[in-house]
Amino acid sequence: MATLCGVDTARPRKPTLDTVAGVVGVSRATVSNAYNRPDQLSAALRERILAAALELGYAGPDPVARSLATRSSAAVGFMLGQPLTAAFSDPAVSVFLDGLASTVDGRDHCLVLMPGNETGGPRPETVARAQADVFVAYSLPDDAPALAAVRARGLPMVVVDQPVLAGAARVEVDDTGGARSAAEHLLLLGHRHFGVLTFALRPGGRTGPVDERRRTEASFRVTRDRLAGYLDVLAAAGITGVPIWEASGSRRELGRAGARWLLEQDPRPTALLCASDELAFGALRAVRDAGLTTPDDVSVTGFDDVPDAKHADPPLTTVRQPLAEKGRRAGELALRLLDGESPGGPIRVPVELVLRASTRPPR
Amino acid sequence: MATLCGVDTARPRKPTLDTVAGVVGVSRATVSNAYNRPDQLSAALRERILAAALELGYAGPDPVARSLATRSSAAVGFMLGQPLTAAFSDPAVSVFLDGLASTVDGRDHCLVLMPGNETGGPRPETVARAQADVFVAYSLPDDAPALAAVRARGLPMVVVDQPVLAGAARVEVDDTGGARSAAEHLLLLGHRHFGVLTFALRPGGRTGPVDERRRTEASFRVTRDRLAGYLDVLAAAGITGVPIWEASGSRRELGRAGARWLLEQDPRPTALLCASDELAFGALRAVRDAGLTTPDDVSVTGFDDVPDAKHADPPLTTVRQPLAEKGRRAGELALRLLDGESPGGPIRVPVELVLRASTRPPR
DNA sequence: CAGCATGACTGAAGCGCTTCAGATCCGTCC
DNA sequence: GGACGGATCTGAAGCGCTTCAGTCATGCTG
Repeated sequence: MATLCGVDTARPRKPTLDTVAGVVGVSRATVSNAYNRPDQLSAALRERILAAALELGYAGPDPVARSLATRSSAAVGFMLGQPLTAAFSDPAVSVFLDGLASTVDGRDHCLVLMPGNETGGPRPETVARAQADVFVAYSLPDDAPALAAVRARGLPMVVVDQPVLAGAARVEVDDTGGARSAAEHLLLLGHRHFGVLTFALRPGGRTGPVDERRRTEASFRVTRDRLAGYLDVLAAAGITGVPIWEASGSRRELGRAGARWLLEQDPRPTALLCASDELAFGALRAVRDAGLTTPDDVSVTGFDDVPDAKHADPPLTTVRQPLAEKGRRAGELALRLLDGESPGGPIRVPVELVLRASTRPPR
Repeated sequence: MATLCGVDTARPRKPTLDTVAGVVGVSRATVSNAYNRPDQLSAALRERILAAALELGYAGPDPVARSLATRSSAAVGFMLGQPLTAAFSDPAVSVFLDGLASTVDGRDHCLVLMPGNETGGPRPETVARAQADVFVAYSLPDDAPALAAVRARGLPMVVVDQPVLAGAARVEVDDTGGARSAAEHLLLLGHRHFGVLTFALRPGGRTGPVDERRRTEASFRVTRDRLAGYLDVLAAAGITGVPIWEASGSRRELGRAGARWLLEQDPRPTALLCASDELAFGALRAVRDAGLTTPDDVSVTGFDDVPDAKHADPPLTTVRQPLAEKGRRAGELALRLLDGESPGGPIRVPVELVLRASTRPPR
């Protein structure tokens, strides 16, 4: 705001707590208290200190030094099993992240994003150097090196959409159950010919049909569980050999391409079970591309119930999971862990089949 | 990996550099060198040190202490003028962010996300406490408090899609020019009746028609410029009184609602100029909702050329800006600033009108 | 008026690491 | 054989802040 003395050129270096203390003529501890514990000094003195700070261009205690002294960096690290683009363009992730970020921001904490790579997750070195005091892992592959890196640092962690990990807090959704309910719904409607459209089973960006082995050895728990949910129910009804297409990510375009392949199978499926709404949107499109209609010719179900699902054409039957709440829960859990509280048992958010217009009995 | 002595219960506290130094019998400086300057000690000794560290469960130098000593936190802060959800679900932002994040990660830096709020941008206190040594501001309102907060800390900054800010590096795109080219294209096609669909002019989430005053006083530079580009060209052709609808964000659903209103105007527009592709997607949908077709009844243009644009139905005529490149450039600039290099002049990435099937002469 | 609680402020010990000017040792070179 | 140089390793001075046990008045109680 104000310049100290007109000449600004040779300001020797950034002012510190000591600078301010020196100018005001108080101890460093007092200046610190002016910022962190206003009740520890008289209001008048505090005013003087703050005024001097402004005059000197002191922007408040240095966050890094503060972190070192308090042993807390007021940040939560976020690790994702996919490249960031995917993260951002996938509503399931972005809505989650928003819930997480706002929870965390309410406590004046920042979110530190660590880009994932091909191995699915941030590099261990990145994790080792990240300034955060708790980590949230979102859908990393089961064997992600980043997980070990967090453990090595001895920092608390909450895992989301991932297998149980000793010592980590956890928020989870019943992916298997949700998937089962979608498959059961379709079965009840009378469908006998299915196609399954899924996103990545492992890091690496493969696209194509999925065989039994790849399916059961998938390293993304979510994918594995949703697929299992679909297929188990179908198998129980005597339906096997269901064609499965793996898209490398949860994106409309990839879903469209996958659904195209599924619709070319013989017999042509009358119902498409998709592992996410985004994929389902692509499937809807592919059905139209093929000159067919949903739900008359082909029923389609999604998973997530992202905001667009109810506005799709036709509105999508899908399995709802409360994404924002999931983010908030994860954030709260992270904050509790920070306070040294025990995380308690895993938090389970509910899933629910939402019936809309994209499904109906086969012709 | 290994436990020190079977009994793990009473490990007094986390090991530090000193712990390792003590065990190996070398000085602290040497252990530090083992991690940061392998050439400063013999390979054999380094091995011994690393082995001991592993044995002790030492995960490497503490990032915070390291930052304090080196006066660098190896992180770049990212500030956004909207709530995070918007950020994540808007491909224009997410693709940018991906470019930014990967650049930054290449240098072992993290990305610190600072959620924006209603005032458009992170709270100043959040900025004051964020551990980053350079900030990237993306489309904040011109008067965002966060900008002043960065300045107060004396940290370098790169601004994107924002007005010139003394001392800040800058990457920009010619929003006005891009918008002009879209309007000119439509004019050339013979259109005379237009509607304009825009995202927020100011923070706060308003939705509705826009009058002249609100338009010219917009605090988001991007919005202001794109609108100005559209309207100036039209005005020069003698077309005034063009209806404008402001959506609170750049989302399909909001675009759909806005376009509905625009299509109800009299005379009904034969062309819709949208400030983003996402809004344009919504407009495409609204045209269909109204029982009309694009481009036969109504032409639609977007802005950005996000990946979905070419797959839209019909493929969208739009103004392309290289989003990922923008992110990368911003990242490189930030990194240069970190190295103390001068940022050089503003980086300007090109825009280009991409003609596709959503525009044609009016009937 | 002694005794004591209270409020306001200070001193100094860290927090865990980096870095740079040496100290040491040893093989070389002339 | 003594000076020199390179390779290794060490000591100690910070980096900027928090915090806790005090110190010192001051006002209040009985």
